[in-house]
Amino acid sequence: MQVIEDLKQAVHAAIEKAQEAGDFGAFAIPEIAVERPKDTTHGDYASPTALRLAKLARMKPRDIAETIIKHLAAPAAISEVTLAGPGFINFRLSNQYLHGLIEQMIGDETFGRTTQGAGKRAQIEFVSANPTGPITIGRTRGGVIGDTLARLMEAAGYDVTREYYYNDAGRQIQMLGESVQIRYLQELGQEKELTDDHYQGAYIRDLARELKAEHGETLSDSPADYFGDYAKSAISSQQKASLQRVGITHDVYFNENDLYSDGSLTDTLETLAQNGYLYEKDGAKWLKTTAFGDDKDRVAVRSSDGRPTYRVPDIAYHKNKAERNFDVVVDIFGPDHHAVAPQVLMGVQMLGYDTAFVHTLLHQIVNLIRDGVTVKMSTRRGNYVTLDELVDEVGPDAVRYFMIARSATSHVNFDLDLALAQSDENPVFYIQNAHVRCCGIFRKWVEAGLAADADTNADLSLLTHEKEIEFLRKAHELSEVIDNAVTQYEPHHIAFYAYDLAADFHPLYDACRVLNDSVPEDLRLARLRLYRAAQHLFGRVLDLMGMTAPERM
RNA sequence: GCCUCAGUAGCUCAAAGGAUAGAGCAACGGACUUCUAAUCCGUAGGUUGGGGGUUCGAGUCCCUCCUGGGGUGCCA
Repeated sequence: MQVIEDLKQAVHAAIEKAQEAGDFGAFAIPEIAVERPKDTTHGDYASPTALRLAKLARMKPRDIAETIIKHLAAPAAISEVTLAGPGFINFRLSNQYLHGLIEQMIGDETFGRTTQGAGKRAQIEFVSANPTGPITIGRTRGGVIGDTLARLMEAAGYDVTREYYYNDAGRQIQMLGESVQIRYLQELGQEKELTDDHYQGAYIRDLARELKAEHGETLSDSPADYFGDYAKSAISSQQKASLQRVGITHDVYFNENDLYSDGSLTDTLETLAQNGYLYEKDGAKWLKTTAFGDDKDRVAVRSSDGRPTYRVPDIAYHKNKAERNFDVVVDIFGPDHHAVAPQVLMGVQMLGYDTAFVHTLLHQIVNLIRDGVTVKMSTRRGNYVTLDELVDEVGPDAVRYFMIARSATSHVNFDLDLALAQSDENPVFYIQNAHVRCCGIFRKWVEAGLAADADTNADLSLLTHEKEIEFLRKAHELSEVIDNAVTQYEPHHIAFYAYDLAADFHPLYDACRVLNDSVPEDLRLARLRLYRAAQHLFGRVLDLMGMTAPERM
């Protein structure tokens, strides 16, 4: 990102100089744009500034560009400045700059890190499943998106808190307890049936069997609460274990019940009332969300049992987030939350807080495809595929990759056959194989009895092959990919980058051999250094995606 | 009805308001006594769902219509 900033300043300065020299008239210089051209033959960077200045300067874009170039003092990293097309100024990175990246990749485990989040604290809330069943693939997607974003934000300098909001009380746990109790009694041969409100999944029966195995028939008179307590703690630890399998962990587990016990909930309701956003109607208390653009007001406290709806603790929770003074809060929700999320933020505004620090990232659903057909799922009937089953079938790396390899706004079609395929169809292997190939070179090198560190002082200026330079260009992009992904809350960019990087690596591997007699010794050592850098870079990028970097396939 | 996401090559998907809309797969044609070919090279494939608008420039922004997913609870 530094190069872009340098270029912006250089162009700005060139325009100022042109104005001083009388080549341009007097006008306020607008913000300078520097971007990556889609077509890399145009260069590493391009500025369309001349096109945008046409009106202000009252000149033809190409003439403007020519004038800017005349006065331009290009940054050190740039070796070539050209005028092209309707008035683009194109820039190319120097080989010397690119060669300098090699030692950075090897020596710096945080290669590609940026500074946009330096000194800032971010909180990301994701997964947040209640302890009533296994982690589903929908939650998994949110989990992977959240964890990957967390890794990217850390790379961008943020101090990140990964947070999980859960609720192990209330009606749902009551139903959970009853479900296990009924299954337990069934195991003992009693005539009991679940109702539609109960949890139907096979895991309920598993828990009942565990209890029977451990306690025999001694629990037959135990209350549903006993079964509920047992089930929620068992399920909760299963959930954590499942998430851990794909590298997802949380720093903070925020229990919704604390909001009840510490008085936050009553405080919240009182403040809402004081501020005039709470009113009674039909025996319930209503939240005046229409004052913030909602199409109807929402119930805050039920008439039936006098208990708050989920909105109130959600609002209290977000007030709590506000009070913890994060610079950025990201909420990652599935599509079922799209209507709820704005209502919660309205509630927080009713309490007098600015909610600009909250970014809601809504992701779309995951469809599982097997044999080319969508697998039908229903959470209610317990007929769904869990994270554990998915990991068992395709492995953690494929789960991570396919969950993050789509923009969050797109549906994911998770193709089980593709994820399992050990062929060129499968991008997971394509990316990891780049790392494997680097490892292979060093393994062979050492096996041949050669010094493992022979590449330490290699003459990197010998790396002038087109493929070598292209790979280094792509390596240089990492920091920009990180910054973009974080700025736009779009972690999928790292997955596409990983693929592109591999797509620049494999041709390099083909064209630029190391352990081949025809390669001169000094070039061999330089390439060895390059592959060492590549190995580090793939390790780094795979880590940013929470994937492993295997040494062998 | 309202809200929301999407619609781009046969398929799965990319694309900071920039240049000739890109990848992969599938199809077709080539390349292995290999630093493991889980790879590489090449060919072909498009009116970015339709129609308007904004501007130097639109897949991208605005309006409108069509199609599909999801949500529309005093469940979370």
